[in-house]
Amino acid sequence: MAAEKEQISVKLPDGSVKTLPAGSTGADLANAISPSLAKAAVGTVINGKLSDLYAKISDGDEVRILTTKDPLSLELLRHSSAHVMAQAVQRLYPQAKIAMGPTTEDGFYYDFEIPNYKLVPEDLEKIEEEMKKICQSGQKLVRYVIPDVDKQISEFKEQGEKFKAELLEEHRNARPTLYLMQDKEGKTIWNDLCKGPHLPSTDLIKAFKLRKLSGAYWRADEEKEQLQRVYATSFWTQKDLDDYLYRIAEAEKRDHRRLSKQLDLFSLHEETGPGLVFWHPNLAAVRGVIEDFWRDEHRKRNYQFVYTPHVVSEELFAISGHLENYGENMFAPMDIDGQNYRVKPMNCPGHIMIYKSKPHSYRDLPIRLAELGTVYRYERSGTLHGMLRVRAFTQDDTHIFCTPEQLEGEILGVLDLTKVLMSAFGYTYKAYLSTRPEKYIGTIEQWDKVTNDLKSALEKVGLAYDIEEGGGTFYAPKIDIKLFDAIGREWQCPTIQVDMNLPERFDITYIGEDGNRHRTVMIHRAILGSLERFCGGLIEHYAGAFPLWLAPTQLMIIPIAERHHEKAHELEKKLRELTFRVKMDDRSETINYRIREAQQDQIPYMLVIGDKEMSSDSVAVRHRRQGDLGIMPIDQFIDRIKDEVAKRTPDKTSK
RNA sequence: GCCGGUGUAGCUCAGUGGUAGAGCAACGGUUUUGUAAACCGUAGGUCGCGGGUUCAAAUCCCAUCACCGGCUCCA
Repeated sequence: MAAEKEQISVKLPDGSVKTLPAGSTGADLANAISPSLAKAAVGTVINGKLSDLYAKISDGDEVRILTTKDPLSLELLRHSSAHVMAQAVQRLYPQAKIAMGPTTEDGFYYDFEIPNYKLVPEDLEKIEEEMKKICQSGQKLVRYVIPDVDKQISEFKEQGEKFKAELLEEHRNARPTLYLMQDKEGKTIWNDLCKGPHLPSTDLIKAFKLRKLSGAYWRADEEKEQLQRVYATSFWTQKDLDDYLYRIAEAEKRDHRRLSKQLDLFSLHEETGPGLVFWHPNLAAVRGVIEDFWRDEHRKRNYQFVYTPHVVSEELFAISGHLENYGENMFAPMDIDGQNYRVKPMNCPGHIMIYKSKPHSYRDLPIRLAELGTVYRYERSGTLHGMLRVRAFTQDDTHIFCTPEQLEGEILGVLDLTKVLMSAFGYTYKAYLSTRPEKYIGTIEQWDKVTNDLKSALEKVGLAYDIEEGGGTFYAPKIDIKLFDAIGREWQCPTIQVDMNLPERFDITYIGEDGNRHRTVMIHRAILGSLERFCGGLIEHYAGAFPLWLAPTQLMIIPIAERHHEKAHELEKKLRELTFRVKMDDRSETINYRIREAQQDQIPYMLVIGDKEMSSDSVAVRHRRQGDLGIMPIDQFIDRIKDEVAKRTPDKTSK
């Protein structure tokens, strides 16, 4: 064995090389670079791996010193915060056993089993108080490689920490580590089985908030122990935490359920059953505009519209395999003349019946069948959520039947349509390509061909995508597209799947150039997805302020006094004949009051008519965001809004 | 489905064992208004539903329904 080097050299992010004594840690490196860096350092990234500040560095490592400026450092902060929380909970509830406590996208949680006690929201404050004490006491977090795993397991078992014992058993061959939390004297007061990494000390944790309680199962398995989960988050500064909480509050203000009450958009009723949406006139108007737009864009691309029954014999879903594979998500059968019928959970089998109703030549293809088809799915009661997760919804479903040679071109067409539709609503998006999973049907060659076609189409349109290896369903590779809304939240909406299953099950074919029968290729695609979900998402995206082309009421006419009513009615009639959605507020309320109300109803334009306007055939225009735009001739205003609607102009928010 | 929380007037909420309240909305009247709330008055509730405890229940207990948060992010 070669003698240990006395000096090691490490590479820094700027490319420079630093030489240090062997056995140095990230902290030593930080010290060697500059005292201010040493002070700000909270961890390291060694060869791309997030590590402790006190992790030993080896010769040739690439090392980056992590400070609180680096977003990656939040990972350390939150992971350590989770340990502080777990310790606090065990201090307050000594019978509590700890399970897992990972970080999440914007915080962390920890799962506990607390015999004979159920945490209530008031307890969160107590736990926060206890956490403050732990943080202020400046406990050290020390990595400790377990020398004798069996001994540690029995120790966990003695302490009743059965979850930790189970986890350690599982990781026994992976150099398992504990993180010890030590007081100023170096005495260990708490430990947790954890692979780390962690902050060096708890006094770095200064701003945290316990947010909510929930239930969770050990290892997410309903058969296993029910645990109590505490969700929390932490940030380096109180300001960052406050900003985060503010953003949460802002997002809550956009909640489509809340806005629905304000703007009279939709309702759900206990009497009619959960997860079933009633569209009120306002939101129905928005949906109508979207559907018209959707139809126009599909016509341009030579799609054909169809309608299929909502209730059909169960036989159809036996052939499609839905009964077998999707049965638990379907509504129960109903007996019609001794035969089981079902409400449809999907539109595809119906579209296949149309395709199958006659033989097809390759010359007929591609055939693109489109339907705004309402489907019914049984969703577990706890998962229902406003319009976003419901039990009956209308999908903008289309099925493209084509030859293998046409596949790539069809995908290109769908991606193009996606771009047109999504950009109209001001969404940006990103694609995810899901490839063959472990359990699949068909041949590897088929999968490879189809997956390559998808890939190639994505590349041709220049759409950035991530690959989700093995993420496809058993019958199809797919492209999923995630939208980013106005406040940066992600929404899964468009999806394109190339089905290897149904064409076989229904034995759909076409006659090729060679006179032989060939298997038809079938693409499922939804762009808006569920209209319920899409419209729910739009409400939040626009915070209830739909742009002019979508707004339920586009124009509100406000006559100043009774002598202006007649003129106002004339204008209302004129605008309505031009198919604008217009209302008039001729109540005997003050102008201020009526403006305020129209403004709160998010009506894009308010048209005030008084003496000045009467005499000049003009209107005083107020925009809900830009305020008073002054008086303009009526015809000029009409041109303006016609143009805005035609271009689907997003709302200017310059005020 | 499971865990925790919530359910009072159309909406937002107060009321925690002793005669159901407020603001806004609605309705009636006065006011005829120039760019985000005029004034006065009236009406509106089996306190989610069902059972129980009690002299007495919105309030305590049980059951049930609906809604809200969560149940994927791996020692």
